[in-house]
Amino acid sequence: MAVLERNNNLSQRMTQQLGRAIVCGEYSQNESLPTEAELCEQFGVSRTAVREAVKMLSAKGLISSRPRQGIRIMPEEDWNIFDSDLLRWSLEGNPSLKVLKEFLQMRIAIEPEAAALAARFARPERIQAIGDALERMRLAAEGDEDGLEPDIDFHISILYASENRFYIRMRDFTRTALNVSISHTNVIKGNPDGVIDDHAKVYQAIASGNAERAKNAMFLLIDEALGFIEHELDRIGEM
Amino acid sequence: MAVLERNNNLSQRMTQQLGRAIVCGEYSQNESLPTEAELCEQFGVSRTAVREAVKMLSAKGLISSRPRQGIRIMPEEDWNIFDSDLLRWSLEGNPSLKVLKEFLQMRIAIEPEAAALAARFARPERIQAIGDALERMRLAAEGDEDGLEPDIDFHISILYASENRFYIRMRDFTRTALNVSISHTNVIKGNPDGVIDDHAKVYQAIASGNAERAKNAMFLLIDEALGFIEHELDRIGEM
DNA sequence: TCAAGCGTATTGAATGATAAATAGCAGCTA
DNA sequence: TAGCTGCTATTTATCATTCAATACGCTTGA
Repeated sequence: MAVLERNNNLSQRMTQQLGRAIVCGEYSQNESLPTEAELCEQFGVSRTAVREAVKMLSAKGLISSRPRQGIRIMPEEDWNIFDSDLLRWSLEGNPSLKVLKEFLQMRIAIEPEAAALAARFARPERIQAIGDALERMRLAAEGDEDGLEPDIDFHISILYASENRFYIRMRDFTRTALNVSISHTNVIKGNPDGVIDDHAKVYQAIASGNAERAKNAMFLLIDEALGFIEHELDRIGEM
Repeated sequence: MAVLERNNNLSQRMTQQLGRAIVCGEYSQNESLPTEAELCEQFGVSRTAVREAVKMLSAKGLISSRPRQGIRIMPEEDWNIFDSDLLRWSLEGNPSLKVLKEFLQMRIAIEPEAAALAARFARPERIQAIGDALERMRLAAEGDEDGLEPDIDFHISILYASENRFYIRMRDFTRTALNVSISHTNVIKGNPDGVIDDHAKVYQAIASGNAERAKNAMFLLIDEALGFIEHELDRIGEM
């Protein structure tokens, strides 16, 4: 019998267990998952709990469930991978360089444009929030502390400043991407002052309402990391 | 008692009914929704059905449900608005120009970069698919038929050609955006040949592996529509 | 060989009962 | 009065059981 974690309620834990197992590829894409009855037995819970977990995973596009056919894993391209649970589950293991590259390729589309929108449309308090995050980055660097949290806040506050709900919704994606990146990019970013300068340029461009410059500054910021990853992928010969 | 549609099974219909009601703002953000028991009565279904619907909407980030507190609507920024159900529900009414603009602002980040990635990395069969869609656009224009489907296929096949799972996942978003746009942009696109030429330029750039040109061509394509919307918003004075 | 029909496995839905969680109130203490 | 503690009622959480609907695949009959 699989062991369930202690937090949350039973059906949420079931959801996490099953969801993780699916995204980690523990079930074959082709054949069915165990039936509801079998899952009840395996996890030692009632059918209600299993069914609620199945419903939640269906809502995330991971599985489908039909009478007499059982529970099937959906094709991966149908999964709602912008769902924060899915992002977390799929990255709890060891994210490959390939996934890291895919994150950066996405960020390089979103964030420069978000910065441009921020420069054009952001309300003052949103710009203030970006500046605050930048200041906290500076303090962390001076105090030799971990600067990841302020860094994440900086990028996310720009998404908010875009004043566009779709950009704002990329919050969890960006947070996850930055959390995942840390292990890799920390290796190269031996120059915290340079990093902060690059961030400051983005902020200044946004604060002064210069959309084009904000976009370019953010592009450079991310492109540097992307270039590094692509170079590393070439070196390894993977992909 | 609310009337449920006939398709699908009961809990899915409940999910749709409730979900639609929430995104359409029929419940106040602040106060709780009716209790499970009340929802059972209102919709004339069992608690099982209500609970499964609640679980599915929780999985989409729309609501949270806790003992003694009841069912609460989550802040809008936590909704998984890239979920295709949510996109559909929120656009079934009359999409405002503002939402239309937000869609285009997002597309202008995603699609040019997707085209650039496609030019660099697409496998031959993906490029073939783009070409096929373009050809079908041409045929539709010549035959004076509805060219929306081929148009959508064109844009989506470029997402696939990016060979990046996150871009591919924007499929439903892009499809929805294009479906929504039709009512507005059809007004201006009195020049189908010009539209097809613009699309052909994107295709040619991708097929010839010119990332920069692919990106610019796609940018122009979307920027034109965005410019139109922004102009219209100015004219109306809204926003 | 094939088509129609049937049995059966599996999910869908309802019901009733009990457990667990918690918001809010009452009362107690300093 | 302020703040803490514990009680209670309300609401969701979980379970067990039952019946219904559905569709796969076997059997049967021509």
